[in-house]
Amino acid sequence: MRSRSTETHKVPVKRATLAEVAEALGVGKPTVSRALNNYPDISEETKRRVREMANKLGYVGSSRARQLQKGAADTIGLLVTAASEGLQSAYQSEFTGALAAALDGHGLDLLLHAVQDPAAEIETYNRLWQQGKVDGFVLMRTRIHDERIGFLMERGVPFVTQGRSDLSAHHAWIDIDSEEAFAEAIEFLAGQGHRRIAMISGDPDIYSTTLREEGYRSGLESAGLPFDPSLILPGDFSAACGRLGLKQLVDSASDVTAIVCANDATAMGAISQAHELGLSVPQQLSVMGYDGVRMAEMFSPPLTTLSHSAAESGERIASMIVGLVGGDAPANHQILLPAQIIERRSTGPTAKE
Amino acid sequence: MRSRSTETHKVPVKRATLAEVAEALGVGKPTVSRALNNYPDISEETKRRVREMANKLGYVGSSRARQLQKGAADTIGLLVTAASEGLQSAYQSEFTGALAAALDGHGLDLLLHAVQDPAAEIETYNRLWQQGKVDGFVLMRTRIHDERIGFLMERGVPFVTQGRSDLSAHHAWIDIDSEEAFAEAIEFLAGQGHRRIAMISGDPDIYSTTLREEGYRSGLESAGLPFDPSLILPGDFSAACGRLGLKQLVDSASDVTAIVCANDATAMGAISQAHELGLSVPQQLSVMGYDGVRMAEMFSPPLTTLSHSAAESGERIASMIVGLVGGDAPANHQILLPAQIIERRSTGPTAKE
DNA sequence: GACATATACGAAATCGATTTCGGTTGACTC
DNA sequence: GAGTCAACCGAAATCGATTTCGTATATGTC
Repeated sequence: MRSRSTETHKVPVKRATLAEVAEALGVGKPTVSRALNNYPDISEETKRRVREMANKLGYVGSSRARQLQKGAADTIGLLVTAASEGLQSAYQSEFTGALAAALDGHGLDLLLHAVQDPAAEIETYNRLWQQGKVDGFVLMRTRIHDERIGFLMERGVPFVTQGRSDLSAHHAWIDIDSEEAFAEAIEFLAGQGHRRIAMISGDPDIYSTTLREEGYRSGLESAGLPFDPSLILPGDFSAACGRLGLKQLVDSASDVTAIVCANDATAMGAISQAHELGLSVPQQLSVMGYDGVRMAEMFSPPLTTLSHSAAESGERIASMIVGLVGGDAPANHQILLPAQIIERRSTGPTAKE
Repeated sequence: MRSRSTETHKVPVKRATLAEVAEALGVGKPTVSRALNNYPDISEETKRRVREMANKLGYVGSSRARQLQKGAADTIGLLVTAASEGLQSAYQSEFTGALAAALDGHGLDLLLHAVQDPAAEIETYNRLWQQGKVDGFVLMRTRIHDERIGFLMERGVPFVTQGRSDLSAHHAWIDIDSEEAFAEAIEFLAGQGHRRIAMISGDPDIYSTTLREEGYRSGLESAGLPFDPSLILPGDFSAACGRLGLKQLVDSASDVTAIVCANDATAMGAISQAHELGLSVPQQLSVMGYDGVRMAEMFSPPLTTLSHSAAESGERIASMIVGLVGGDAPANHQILLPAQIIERRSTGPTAKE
């Protein structure tokens, strides 16, 4: 039981309603509504008066009522899985912030939902949609076979994915050309004289992971270097797997002089482990990341990475989702963005021992 | 005019309505509504039938209609300023994720809004509230004189701040006892033999910054060390200011052997700079952070920091906001949580040169 | 001056769930 | 057998904005 506190903390500031504005002006509700929405069949003079009064009364239409009538929520949903990193990941959170900002530009809000139980994920998408709390979704970390995609497509729910999938021909997506990026990374390292280049990969379920490995392979080829499957270590985009991967590489006494990592977090983990093992970066080992998160620049050594702009992805996705909600065909909204090498100090020619 | 694409991408999956469930069952709408909401004046048998049919029809009530009638949005707003870090900050994003997860546990959703123009911040709070899109707010990064607080208090809007303010006696807040934490940090460092300990502080507008400096000072006192104002360098919670601060410290040829930073990002920046200047951490310089973000563990060297749980803060805030929306007095919801030292490898006894 | 045509606005219906206020039905009492 | 009291359920009002449909003045036409 909570005790009514002595202080009056709940001032009943009733929000002004459209009906009140109408009455104050002596006109009908439809007039106010149409005036505020700038309909052509309302005289300029009336519009002016309505706007004035609305302003004076501090009227801000109830989005609840509007949504009910119009059938739109002006909100986009974004689900993060609490378990697997979620907003823990630097890139994911940079992207989320950028997305929220971009959506704002289109008058949309972002509904962020953290799903605890992975099993309830689909259920949550369904609920949010059925309830009408969102007009569409943005999906992060697309998996190769992503049940979310099929589910949403079946129901005709607007959505755009960050990353492709096996169904990407039929839905809207934005993606970074990570295949090309990794190929370039390898060529870059090869150009610095590295002959044995390992890769600490990402979560194998994620579509992009296969692309990155593909890029690694074709980069090796262009550089005329042999492909050694044992040099691709499994990972999951975490810093922890970076540490582990590096340990394995060292333990196996391989002659690797450079490592490309599936993302910046993994690269940081690898470098951290390298330092602990007494390896200096980049003198004895070059390490490269992917994503270009802010923190990469502040790492020690500052991380060479394949950078792409979270802000741009956010902007693009915002425009896309607006189009989709408006009825556009998903297939018309597919964008592949490039990543570029930002050379900092975690890579360099190997100083032969 | 957009052209109707050839493929039918928009299956008109109409969401089932309460009226449909009622009709399918041959009962009235109120019966369905009350059955689903488990009112006592509906027979068990009827409830069962209703639930069954609702399930069969895949009925999920429209939250729009429900909200309009009940006057609640079941949503909490969180605004981040795109300009000043926002979700860029590791701690902020960890906290945001935790908050979203915790709110979910209470059946609430999180509306994330990125405000671009700081001048429009208050306006956004107002709009979100007036529109009825949210039932309350969570404020991050509380400033000493925070106009948001006054604004929301005046209107009786439920909110809880993460961090205290000059009005914190009258609103709900949760905070980390950073004063105590910094005092302990100093004593910890002093215990390792450090005599000259600097601090790279945070944004001076933030309330917590003054507390941290206060703690630094009192820690010095307990350790019997003199307080030298020139050893407190200004900052803004960024890694960049960590770099800058360290540079200044070195340039001024001070005999500082340890530095406490306002947060982990600043500490990482400082260490990164130290490395560049050829200073080894912790052999020549000990650096300590604050917040205990995940990445701190993966930094090189792994960061000694004052850790507190974003998850716990999130949980607590979620409970608080639920209480407030339910009508609790804000003054009954004020919690101070402790931080604890996590000793890793960025600190240690100085190796005298 | 009668008739068509805009122009500007309003009454009432609508969105979908909840609430209010009764109305049935059946059991139970005396 | 009339009266009382629960237990259950439904018609209609409600939340606040938008839309539909129509009407009342101007304006223009011949």
